[in-house]
Amino acid sequence: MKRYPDAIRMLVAIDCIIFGFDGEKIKLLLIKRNFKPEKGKWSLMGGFLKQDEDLEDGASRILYNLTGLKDIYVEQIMTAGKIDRDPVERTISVVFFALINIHEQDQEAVKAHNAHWLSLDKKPDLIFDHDEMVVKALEYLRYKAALHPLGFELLPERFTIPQLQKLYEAIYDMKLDRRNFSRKILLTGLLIDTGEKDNQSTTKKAGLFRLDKERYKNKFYSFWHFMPQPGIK
Amino acid sequence: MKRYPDAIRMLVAIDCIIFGFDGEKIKLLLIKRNFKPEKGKWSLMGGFLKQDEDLEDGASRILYNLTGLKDIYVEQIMTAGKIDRDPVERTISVVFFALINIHEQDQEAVKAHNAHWLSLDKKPDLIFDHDEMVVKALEYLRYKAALHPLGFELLPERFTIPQLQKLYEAIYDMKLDRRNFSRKILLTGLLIDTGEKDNQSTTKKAGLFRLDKERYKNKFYSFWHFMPQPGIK
DNA sequence: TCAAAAGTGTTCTGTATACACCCATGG
DNA sequence: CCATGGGTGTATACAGAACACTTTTGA
Repeated sequence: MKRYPDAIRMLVAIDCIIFGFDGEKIKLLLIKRNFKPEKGKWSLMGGFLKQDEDLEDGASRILYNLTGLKDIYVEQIMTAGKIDRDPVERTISVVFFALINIHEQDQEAVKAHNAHWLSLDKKPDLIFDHDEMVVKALEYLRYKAALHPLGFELLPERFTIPQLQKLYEAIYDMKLDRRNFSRKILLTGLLIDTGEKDNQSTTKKAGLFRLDKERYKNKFYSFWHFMPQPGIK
Repeated sequence: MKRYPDAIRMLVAIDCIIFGFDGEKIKLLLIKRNFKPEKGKWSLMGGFLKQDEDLEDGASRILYNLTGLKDIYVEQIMTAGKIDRDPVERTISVVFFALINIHEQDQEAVKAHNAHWLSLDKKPDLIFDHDEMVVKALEYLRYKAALHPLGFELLPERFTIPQLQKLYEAIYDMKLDRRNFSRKILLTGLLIDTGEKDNQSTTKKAGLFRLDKERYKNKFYSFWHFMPQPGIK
């Protein structure tokens, strides 16, 4: 193999910010490290890129090992490259953003990695520059969810409109008007009424909907103006 | 220095997509390579990340070497990591997106690198995965310019509203209504009327404006709804 | 029968769009 | 004096926001 003689080689890590939704709050899947370095502290789930794998495949591998899930919504959001970000050795980290349905995870696998779902307001300090990554990821989630219908990735296959509303309220940490939300979301044409009712609730049962996956793909890039944008002058 | 024993080290490259605007079309600054590998072919400007520099500093270094400019608008947009993307050796490439005022560049430096400004429709095929990077960068430019006022980075300090309109028309490859454009852009409050007139034009002279830099910073994230979005249902 | 949550409708207002008219300049 | 391009104004339609009333359910 020919080589570039003068250039420096370094480690390439992959770190994953994994968002979930428990019906009330946005949660992060974090690792309580029982390995070195920084044993005992909290971090994102990560690993090193292998010689024979693409970046996206590396992220999928890491997510699969942790959650037992394939076909997760994953997106690359940034690459961190500060000189001393990993004190052990110069390491570039490619950061991925994943949305998973919190109820579909493989409990065993998650437990085996000593991983825990923590809500954002209870997030402990993380190692290295992982806190910055979480901030970026949250910004990104808000930015993207306002323009594209990716919230569905966090919900079960069948869900009610009030559930969906709670999700958006959690993402943006704001209250939304029930009636306007419902009208807007139905007007997108992305929801299919299953005709069934939610039997969890103790009062009036809300209708269960599912995502129209074909339309979802086609409309993914035409979801603009979804969130209200109060106070923008 | 302690080390992670099992992980693989690899090269980290930086590639820059450099956009400019000549008053009519969006242009790309590309290199006709007079060095190996792929000598004689076209590529993006790039280089390897050094042991003692941050990613952003690396990008700035590369851009400075090529254009003689500092304080350019630069943003990291993606990281390419396909196994065989560089046939010489496994290399990760962090891609940066730069907007420069085409008239402020250091002509000498550009010439010395055998770099040329080519408009998008005349772009030759580029080496490796650089074509994909350009596609991503253009998507990103369109995405971002619709939401944030970054077009100004491509114009001289003082510019006319018709110039600015031509810029947006070039970015989105569409015609805009003169009157609505002018009203909208003035309503943002980002433009300051210098009182001067453009003396380039042969007919009625357009007023010269400059950017209100303070407001620009504050309003950077509240520029939503700027571009018309025809046909979105 | 009552409280809590879900479903539906209406009004108002602001903003985007389409379009018409007038003004300045140089050939 | 006229063609070209720049500047300003107005009517209309549509979408978002605010808000009221009715229905369903289980306790």
